[in-house]
Amino acid sequence: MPSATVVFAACETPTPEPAPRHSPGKGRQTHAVILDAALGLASHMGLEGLSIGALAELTGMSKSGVFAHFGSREELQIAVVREYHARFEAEVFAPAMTAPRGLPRLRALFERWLERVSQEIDSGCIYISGAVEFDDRPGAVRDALAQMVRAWHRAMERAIVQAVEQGHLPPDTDAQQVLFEIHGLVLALHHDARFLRTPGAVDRARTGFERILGLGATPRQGRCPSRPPTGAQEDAGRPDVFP
Amino acid sequence: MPSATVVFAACETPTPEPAPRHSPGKGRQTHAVILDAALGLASHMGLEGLSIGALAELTGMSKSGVFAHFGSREELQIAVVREYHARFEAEVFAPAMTAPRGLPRLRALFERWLERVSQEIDSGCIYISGAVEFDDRPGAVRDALAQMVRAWHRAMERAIVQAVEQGHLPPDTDAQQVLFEIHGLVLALHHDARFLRTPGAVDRARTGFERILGLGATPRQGRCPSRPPTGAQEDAGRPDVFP
DNA sequence: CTCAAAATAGCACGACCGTTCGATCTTTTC
DNA sequence: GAAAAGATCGAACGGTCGTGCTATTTTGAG
Repeated sequence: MPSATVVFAACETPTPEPAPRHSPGKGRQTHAVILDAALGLASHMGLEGLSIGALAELTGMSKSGVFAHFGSREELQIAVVREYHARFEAEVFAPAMTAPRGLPRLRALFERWLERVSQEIDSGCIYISGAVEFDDRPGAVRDALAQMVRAWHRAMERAIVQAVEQGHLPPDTDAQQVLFEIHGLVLALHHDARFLRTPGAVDRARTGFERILGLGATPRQGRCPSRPPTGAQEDAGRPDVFP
Repeated sequence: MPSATVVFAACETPTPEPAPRHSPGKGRQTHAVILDAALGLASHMGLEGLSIGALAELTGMSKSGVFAHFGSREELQIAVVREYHARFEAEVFAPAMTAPRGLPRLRALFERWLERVSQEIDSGCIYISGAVEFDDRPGAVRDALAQMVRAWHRAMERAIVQAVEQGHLPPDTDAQQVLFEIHGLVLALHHDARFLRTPGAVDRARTGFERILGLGATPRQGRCPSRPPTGAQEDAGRPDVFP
């Protein structure tokens, strides 16, 4: 049974499971438990780092018990991707859709996206880590991943177009270009916050967002106000070195 | 012997190898051969996908023969990171430094960065894939990686500051914010070009770059004055679905 | 309660992994 | 050319991996 917002998930497989026959309660239940653990594990170790053994130990089951729920490791990975997609829809897409069309909704989508990516708890966006892991590895996992990332991008682009239609953005706006740059902000945030552990990355992303929309509260303000505009001032003492 | 531009590499280890004693020619040579193969392999499979067995088969050596050149797998990974750093310096940083300070140099740095990331041949930026692989995995590899990424970011930020000093950018420019957004463009390019295989991503990055610098060839200028003009205009025909 | 069906455990297999160790070959030095 | 030092190999170990196979337990319907 699809969620209230039928919108996001269920892309190609109309009914992956052949419809709950009889009333096999227990099966689905542990299936969900395993999937939940798998999602947490994949968030930390990546989809490639997902191992059935670790999953078994984490859920207190036997390896074969876990394995039986998914025909193969690949199908487990795909199930994780789909589950992540569903949660992404429920926690990012769906709530933002309650905001009025146009800029408010676009802003809501972006803001929730930021939270999703920057939250350290249960960490790691699988869309992002998966894209890096599978950009050179063709297969079903990559296909599923790409399909859902594309779906999300389409949703964002739609919100941008609607903002143009509502007159909130200039009519000559290139929606795909805006999407590209906004996506870049999220990726940079993911990088700086998770890898470099730089503080303040979320605000950087927000600032960039406002500037992209042209509502820029002066993109770069403050900070080093009076840099001696004296053309001289050769900082010759500092060589152009890298490290 | 460091390269002509001593600038980039050799950050913490003044002399990792205890200086070439005597004249151990052969060792260094195959060491370089292995490292070269390892770099290619890591570019495709990631640093975690780097295996000594695959490396041995690729170089026609025995596993233990390969292993002997690096005390452990971790040191092999670190050596790969360092080698990538050296090449990055030689192919991105050093050539761009010949451009005059300010905007020309910043542009050269960015342009070469783009080429480095978007080239499909010998693929994959290890800085980017490594950041995702090791953002949750503390250790020496992560430290080495972070150190060199930070060095590169410092170099970029320095170029931005110089562009401000030269008067090529407004004096109130927030260099770190500009760096953040430019980095985002590169990450988005890497994502779209390598994972989604979207054409035209390089041009998107270039367009974004010009706009960030405020010299925008105006993808969308205009400034949206009118907020919600007409609340109506329900395009109800197209539902707000995700897939 | 009975009994079929579903769910799970236990075990073993083959493959690959990083690593160790001792034996061989090659290079360098004297 | 002999000897020392360095480079490479081959085989093996303990480990984890995904995946089958066969029992055994648990579940749910009648």
